[in-house]
Amino acid sequence: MSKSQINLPKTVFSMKANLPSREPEILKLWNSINLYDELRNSRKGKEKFVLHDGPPYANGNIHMGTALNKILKDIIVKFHQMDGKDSVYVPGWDCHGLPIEWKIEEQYKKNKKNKNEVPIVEFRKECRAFAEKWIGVHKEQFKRLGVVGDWENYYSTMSYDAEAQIVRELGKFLKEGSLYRGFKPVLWSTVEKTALADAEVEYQDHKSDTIYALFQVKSSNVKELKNSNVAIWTTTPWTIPANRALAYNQNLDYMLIEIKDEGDLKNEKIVLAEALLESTIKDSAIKNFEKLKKFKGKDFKDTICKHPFNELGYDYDIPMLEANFVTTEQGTGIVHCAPSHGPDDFNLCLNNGIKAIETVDDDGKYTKNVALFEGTHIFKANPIVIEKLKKQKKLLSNGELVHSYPHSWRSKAPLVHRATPQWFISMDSHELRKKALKAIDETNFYPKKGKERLKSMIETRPDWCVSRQRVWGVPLPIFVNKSTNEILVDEEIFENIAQIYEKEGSDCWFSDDPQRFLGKKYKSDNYKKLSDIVEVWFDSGSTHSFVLEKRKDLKWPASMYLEGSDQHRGWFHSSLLESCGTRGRAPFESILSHGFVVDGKGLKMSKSLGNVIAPDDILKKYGADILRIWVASSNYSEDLRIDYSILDQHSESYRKIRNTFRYLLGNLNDLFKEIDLEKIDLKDLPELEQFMLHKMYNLDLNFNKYFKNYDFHNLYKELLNFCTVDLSAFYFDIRKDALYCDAKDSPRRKSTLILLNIILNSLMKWFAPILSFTTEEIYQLVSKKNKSVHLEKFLSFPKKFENSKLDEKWKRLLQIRDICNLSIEEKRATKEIGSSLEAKLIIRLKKSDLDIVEGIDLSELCITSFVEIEKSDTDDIQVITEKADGNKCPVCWKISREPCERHG
RNA sequence: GGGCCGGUAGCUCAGUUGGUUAGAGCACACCCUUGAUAAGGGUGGGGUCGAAAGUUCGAGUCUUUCUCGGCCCA
Repeated sequence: MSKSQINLPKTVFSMKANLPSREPEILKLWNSINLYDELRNSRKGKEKFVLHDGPPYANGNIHMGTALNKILKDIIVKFHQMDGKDSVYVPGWDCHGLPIEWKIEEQYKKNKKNKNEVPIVEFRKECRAFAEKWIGVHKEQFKRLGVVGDWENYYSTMSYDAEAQIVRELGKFLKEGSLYRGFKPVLWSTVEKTALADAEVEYQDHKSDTIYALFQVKSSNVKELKNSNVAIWTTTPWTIPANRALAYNQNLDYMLIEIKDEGDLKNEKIVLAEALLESTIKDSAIKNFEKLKKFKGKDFKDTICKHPFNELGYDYDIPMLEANFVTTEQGTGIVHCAPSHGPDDFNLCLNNGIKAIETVDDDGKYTKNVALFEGTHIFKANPIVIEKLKKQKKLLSNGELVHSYPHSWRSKAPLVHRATPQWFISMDSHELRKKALKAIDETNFYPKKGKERLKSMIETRPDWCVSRQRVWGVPLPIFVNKSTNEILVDEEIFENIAQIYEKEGSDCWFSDDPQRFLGKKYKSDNYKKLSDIVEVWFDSGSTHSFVLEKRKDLKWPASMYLEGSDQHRGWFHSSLLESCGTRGRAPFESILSHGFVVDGKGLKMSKSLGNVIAPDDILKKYGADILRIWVASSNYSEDLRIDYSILDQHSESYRKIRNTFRYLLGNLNDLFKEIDLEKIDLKDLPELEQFMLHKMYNLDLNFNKYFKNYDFHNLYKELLNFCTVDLSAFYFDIRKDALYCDAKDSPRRKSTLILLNIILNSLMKWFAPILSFTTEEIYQLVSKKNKSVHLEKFLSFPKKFENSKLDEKWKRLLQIRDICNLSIEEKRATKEIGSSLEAKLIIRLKKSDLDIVEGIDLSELCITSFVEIEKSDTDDIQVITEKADGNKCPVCWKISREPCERHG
């Protein structure tokens, strides 16, 4: 009779999640109902939230960082959608650039094809196809993570309309006059024959030749310096032929010494910083010398030297110039300056009227501007320079040094600074820097520290070099007048080019008659067409113009840009500059930046450490919802740790959450009923239910607070604690008796069911942005209202649920309950009782507590068979546990001397 | 090498303007339950708050140095 009388939970919602196989089924569902379109339709005309996607590079499989980024975006987009907004997400890809060019060149090498024999247009077509292929791969990988977006209408920087708009954007800078032609040293790879973007440079140890070289003083205000030798130290001897100046620091102390050792340099006088005397003497193995005079750096003013190769035809003056970048860290305290081969050198010389010239060609060979060295490769020049210095008696010593040095990230070849004609956007000529700094101030940053980070970068960055000597990109739409050397600035022409690109893309720039772009207004014979392409950061920095502005479903500026913290120098940075230059403000209202994914110990993932986890591994073993929990529960403002033990922990939490839902569904027998919260009359509910509603009201407040601050790890913790502490260990445990053993129509049981419905409904929605798959599984089981849980809105809890008086009362009741548990545990330890229903409690309370307990069934609260309340004279709560005597009701298992009041 | 950020129980995280014995959940141990059952409940152990020095009546919180890690730059 007993089993048939009770209402045991029954549900088809399985305890085992089986996410790796279940999730793909849910993806099919979303696909079949056109979830993205449904989402848009459901919020037509509502306030828009636009998270503008920072385009990943269409190259290679996604890694944990990409997965983190996309999931975080998806969580935020879904939160806003469920908050009632039209929360639009259009994914995009960055397609142009060197890495893809390299991939294609690699393929050529494999097939023994020579890149130079392939027409540019054909080469570019292969790059395009390569990018397209990876967009396809990425798309599927991102969808598998549960990311919902407009996958059918994604954007890419290589689409024709994007290429056209990039031309228009450049036109704006050209028209304004802030895009100018400069001649600057850039980091150059002689292997790839190109200037490299910052992101393409790697620092590795490199063994360099070092020399201490001597520059004879020709004239000086310090008479003792006349005919002495200024000593310099450099790790790039090959730049000596390009030397045009020497730099000193006016605040340093310098020393004039005379060498007494036998040899070429006997009796030569040498000048160097006092602080570096010892190290120089040691490096140069000078045994005997005499200190002649000490003086200040500022005394160098107007000193003129001779080039060490003066006798070989380098007979120009080498002035000594003041520079604060000179330190006593290494060398001699005097720096040799080759304006064509170093940014500091370049700027110093420029300010002193010395222009950089082309000293080295694309291949790394000296040009005709460098006497004695023309045609020699710079990487083979060091021994020649050293030998010549020695012959001229201008070499103090030479050696080798292993130090950190820039290399190409692709070819791993060492890079050099080389002055080349490049195109720049000025930071200051039209107040771009000022505008950008103002825009930063007007932007919300999550976390706040991002603001300072971006600001300090903008404050100090040099002009933006936007030209690249490559082929896979948008061509710089520039014509230069052959006779006047003037840049052609004509909006009509830019628009003409843009319209051509819109129809057929930018390949034609390389293949078609230039006259086509110039139209009838100008004659192509008079103009030189540039063959440079635009650097890719300009491409992605312009996405706001061809995505946010152009698409009717979006808005400009975006509500949010969200990327890894490295993008303060990347996309955040370039987008800010592009937009401030063309539109005077940032293309975003807020920026959210997240840290990097590191391993369980906090170390970065690398193949050599063997600590790399691929998203696909996690999907196969755990499923996307576990990965999404990892994202939500981690504090993204710092680095995010991940390893299998961490994921195991999160799977445990997932099981707890899943079982919470299973309890709800089981007791509702999978029959969910939407409760109108406004219509609930609290007086009809037991206090326990009222207390739970109060708790949920507060939880909802916190939930909203955390969500508005994008504070997901606290939000998730709050939800998880609600499941474990408030539901599983408290409410569910207590109400099992009513649910199982009350008559089906008992008011208490009916009240409980109301609560279960409300809890299920809220939990499902609260968790939906995070547990996108699991909540959908539940929604499909219980609700027929919408096609998907993601089309739902968060519940709104009526203020009447708040009841701080009740809260206070029940907090005290919980304290009493805790003490009861302690007492029960004592008896359990002595084996006097097992289940708490075997216990009878005698609780002694002070007067105020007696009032609190009035009308409360403490045996229900403590899940015991009987409770006796006595008045206590002391303040503390005393509980005595005894074994309940009587008979055990076969239905509800309560022990009583009387027949069971419910089950006879 | 420089700049910025960070280091609180095994894990993920809280710790308000410096103020009692530093908290939560998970994990772990033990016990109970066998009507949420590859579930559920109870109790408990666990931290010299990265290290050292300093300021203070008092420091996880402030200062300095060091160390480890991450990002950016050179």
